Amino acid sequence: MVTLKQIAEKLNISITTVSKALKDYPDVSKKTRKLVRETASMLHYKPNSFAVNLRTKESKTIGLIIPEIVHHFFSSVIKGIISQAEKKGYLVITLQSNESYELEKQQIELLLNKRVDGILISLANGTADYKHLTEIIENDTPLVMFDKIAKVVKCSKVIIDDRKASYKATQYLIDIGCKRIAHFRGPLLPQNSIDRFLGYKQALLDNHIPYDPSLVYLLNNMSFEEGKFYANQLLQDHKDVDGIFINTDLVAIGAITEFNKQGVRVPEQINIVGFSNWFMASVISPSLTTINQPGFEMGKKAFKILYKQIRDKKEKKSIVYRDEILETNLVLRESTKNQSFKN
Amino acid sequence: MVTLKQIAEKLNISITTVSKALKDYPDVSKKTRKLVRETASMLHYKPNSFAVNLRTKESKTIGLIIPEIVHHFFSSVIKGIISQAEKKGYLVITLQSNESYELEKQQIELLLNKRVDGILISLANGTADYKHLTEIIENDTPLVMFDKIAKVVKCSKVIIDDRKASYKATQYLIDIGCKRIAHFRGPLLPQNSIDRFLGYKQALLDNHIPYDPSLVYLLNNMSFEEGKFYANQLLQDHKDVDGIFINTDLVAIGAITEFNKQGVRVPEQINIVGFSNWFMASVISPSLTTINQPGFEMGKKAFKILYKQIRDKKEKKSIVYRDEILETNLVLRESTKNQSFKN
DNA sequence: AGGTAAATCGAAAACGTTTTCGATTTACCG
DNA sequence: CGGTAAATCGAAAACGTTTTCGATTTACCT
Repeated sequence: MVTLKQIAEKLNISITTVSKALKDYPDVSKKTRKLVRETASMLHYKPNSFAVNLRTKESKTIGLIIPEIVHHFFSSVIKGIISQAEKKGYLVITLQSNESYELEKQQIELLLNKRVDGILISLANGTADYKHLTEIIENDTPLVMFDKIAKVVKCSKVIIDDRKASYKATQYLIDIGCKRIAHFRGPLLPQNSIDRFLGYKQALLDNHIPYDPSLVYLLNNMSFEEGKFYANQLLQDHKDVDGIFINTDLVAIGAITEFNKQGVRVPEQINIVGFSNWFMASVISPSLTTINQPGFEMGKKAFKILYKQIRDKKEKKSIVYRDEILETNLVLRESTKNQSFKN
Repeated sequence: MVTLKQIAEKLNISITTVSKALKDYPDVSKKTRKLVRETASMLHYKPNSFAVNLRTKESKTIGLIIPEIVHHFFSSVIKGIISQAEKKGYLVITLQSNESYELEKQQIELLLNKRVDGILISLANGTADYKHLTEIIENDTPLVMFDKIAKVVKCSKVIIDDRKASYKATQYLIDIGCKRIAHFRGPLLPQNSIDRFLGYKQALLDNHIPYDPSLVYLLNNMSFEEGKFYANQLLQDHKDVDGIFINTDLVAIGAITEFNKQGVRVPEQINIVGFSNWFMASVISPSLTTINQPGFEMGKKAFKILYKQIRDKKEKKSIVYRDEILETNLVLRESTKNQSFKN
């Protein structure tokens, strides 16, 4: 491996001058600059990033922790982050918490030890304690949370307005004439499923439809199987339901599958709206009306904010926390009897 | 940030001893070892990884390049790699080539400059020139290719036997009585689509079914839309086709969608076998018979081999290249009229 | 006490870069 | 030619760790 020293010796000049020449310092003559440049590229010189890191105290690397990689939404986010990071010369180390608080904690430790320049995180469902997150901030490492966030932690966040989105979804079901609208909600903890539930409830109230808790089903792992199970359950509990707002597309697809199997016609008998707009939603039959959740954009935005914070920190500016709320929209498909849709 | 020096000063001993105590060197007394340990954890000492990297010339980090992150198979592979790497104390930097040769090249350069300890790569479809890959090897950086590989490059590889798998798929179509079997194949370049085509052809020949080139459709981007398009095309070209072996599930699902739309009944009129066993395949209606491609295992295996090479390199053992071939199996579902299946 | 072996410690170099600050050289002008 | 300013260079410290190798201390035995 060729070093500055070797170039310096070859040219009979000092290491300092070589370094400066390669970094366009003003106090090196055009002639030597050119000379250094040429021999450097001749010898295929590559700066030793380990040494650079040590000296500059930054690694141009950020850490990313997500609950689950094999997941359409999250992999879109990852793609957004990586693409944006690459533009700014940053690399990203990805870790998966597997929805486990313990793992999440360990991984933060790992990243902090690696001294990444910043951390992006979407929380595990089980995370209720935030000490590991405040530790990041105390460590003076820039932090941005996205999608599954903890409101109480003082840092920048990129989210969608879950409440507004689910309000919109529920309102649409009402608009097309549904009177008894059920909701398959997610676990109690993550903010998302809380907000989505609240949006659903608010829409009912605003339209003078009585809120009936027995129409709300609480799912735990949001799986295809759970979708099937609770679809069946719903049929037994409530014969009169004519619409369901379902927290996640995967669950919705499970439900549709079950309804198909049992001969319940969607959307004629039951209208269904999902959430996330996975690719799958457009491909299932009947295709699924759903809320589009912009994963790629969220990833890009999250990195951009993190990048700004990294820069600000370097320039010793005070950092201001930002909450970025991304727009969602309702994608109309076959699982609802679509009439004129008023936004 | 607390350093060895600070611990040393606090204890009035040398940096050397502190370092040794923390790394369990035999030449430090139990007493001082304990003392050092305690004050280190009291001060929350974390070794500066930049300095460690510089000194040890390794970063415990590997690079990963894949064509596309938002992709069920590849995200499974990533998950396998990351989970296995974590067990061995390695972090992984992920990059996406976007199926572009140029990007792939740049990204290899990036990783080499970062001095990652090893590189895992699945090639872009367009990659036909392998100089950037041999550069990795000349750089003495361990390299393992997986899934989309270049046979000619001298390094370890983890793949499935595409030819055998597609032979199996085609044979099954024959076994259930198909006489005119079409094939939707992938682009000309990547080894996978070549091998899958060859397996298809071989199965026909072995069963004395004439090979008809007009039954083979060459797709370019393997999309849902292409699946629909060529399904329609096939209906126009060949009324008598009773089975199709389709390179990728996504395309197969496009085809099924088109057949559903046109009232062509699957599997009664046309049997369909896909490839990859995306989650989607189990959820579409009719669900898709397909070849299961073990992404997670492939990721794990790829990392394991890379890890061994990294270790061997460190111990200055000579490295031997390995070709690992993972088993695939045919998953029977509704898109074929399933009778007894003989393996 | 003297001697030897074992146990314990520390000085110093090395990894390769960046950057400060002083030294030297060159250019220029009166 | 003397002097000053500008241009150009380099010595050296610093980043924080690991590891070699020699020095010192302790323990033990005769």
